[in-house]
Amino acid sequence: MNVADRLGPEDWIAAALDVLAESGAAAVRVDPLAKRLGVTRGSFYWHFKDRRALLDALLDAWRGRQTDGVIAEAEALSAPPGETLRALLTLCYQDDGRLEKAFRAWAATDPAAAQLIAKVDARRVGYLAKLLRGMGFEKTTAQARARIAYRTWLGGYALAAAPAGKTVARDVDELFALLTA
Amino acid sequence: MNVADRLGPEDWIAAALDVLAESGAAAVRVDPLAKRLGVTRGSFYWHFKDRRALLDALLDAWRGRQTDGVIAEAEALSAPPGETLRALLTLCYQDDGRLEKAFRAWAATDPAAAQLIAKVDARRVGYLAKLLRGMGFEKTTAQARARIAYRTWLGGYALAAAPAGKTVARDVDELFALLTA
DNA sequence: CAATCTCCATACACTACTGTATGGAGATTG
DNA sequence: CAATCTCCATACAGTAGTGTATGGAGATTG
Repeated sequence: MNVADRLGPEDWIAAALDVLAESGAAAVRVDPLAKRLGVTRGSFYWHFKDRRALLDALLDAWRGRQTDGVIAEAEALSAPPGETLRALLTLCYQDDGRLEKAFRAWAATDPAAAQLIAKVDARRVGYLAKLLRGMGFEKTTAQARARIAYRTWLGGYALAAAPAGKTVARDVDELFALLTA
Repeated sequence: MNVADRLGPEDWIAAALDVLAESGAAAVRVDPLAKRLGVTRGSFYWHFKDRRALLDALLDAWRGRQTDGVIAEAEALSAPPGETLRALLTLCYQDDGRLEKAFRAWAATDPAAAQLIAKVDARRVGYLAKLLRGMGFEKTTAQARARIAYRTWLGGYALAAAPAGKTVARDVDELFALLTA
């Protein structure tokens, strides 16, 4: 076997993230992944201690993406809070959220996933509240509206049937109007 | 064995719903359920064709609860739309939503569950929109706000860390104010 | 009280994984 | 070019479940 064809942990993680998005965390199994990658489990247990180590690596990978993710992108605009919020909303509602959805479904039964997601939630709600405060809202009002905005976004992923593009645009407008009223 | 100790399908469904709420659909397995109920799998395969039949029965049970559920309770008030909406919100946010959460996590990977939940969603959003229209909002506005309200509620269950009671009350107030503005 | 019916236990065959132990091919280094 | 190191294959043992086939105990009915 050519050395270029050899696998690293990243390859396993990438494949596992695909499976996670498609079929959920329960489907992230060593044997099927090995077949998918065209190798045997011998490879896997060289790179990872066990299946749980892979799952933890998935959480870590997601944590990384969240750290330099949408918030950084919005901050890079260095626009006034109102515009930043508007841009942030449209950005967020563009993502198909398959991974986000899969991670949250996973967190419903996995404590480690739940713990990570709780941190991510707090960080994102905090940023929303900061924006709203920058727009002149009182602290408690800003926080309440930030939670509402965040939950509205999340709720979209909880829906079984993903809304169509036009409906989404309509709702983003309405939501922005309500939040900044 | 006394005949009173014998099990019916309902007993299996009830136990399965417990497990579903606690540990997710993946944990709803025949063998562990049998041990939990103090019988063997022989009992299960008498009442159900296979595991999938039990899962479908769970969906049906949930459909039943949703049909004569919160909406009926709110309608029984026969109050003006505004009051009904207010009561409906506080009612909904009281439920701990463990089952709701479990079903949605399940729907992320199970098409049958997703299909059922999509119907339930449509029905509930429709009722919200009806209330808002009764309050004098235009059709499109009412629908957009209904979707926002519903998604906000759902988003709460997507959160890994369930919010505390006081925060919830604060958010319900704020949400109601925003929706009826 | 015999026949039947309901419900469950037992035993079996099977599937789909997890994790370990070992050896070996191919690249890399001294 | 020998020694070593990386990565993977193979083989094995074990676990946790699914579904089936069969028989039997207890209640129910005629």
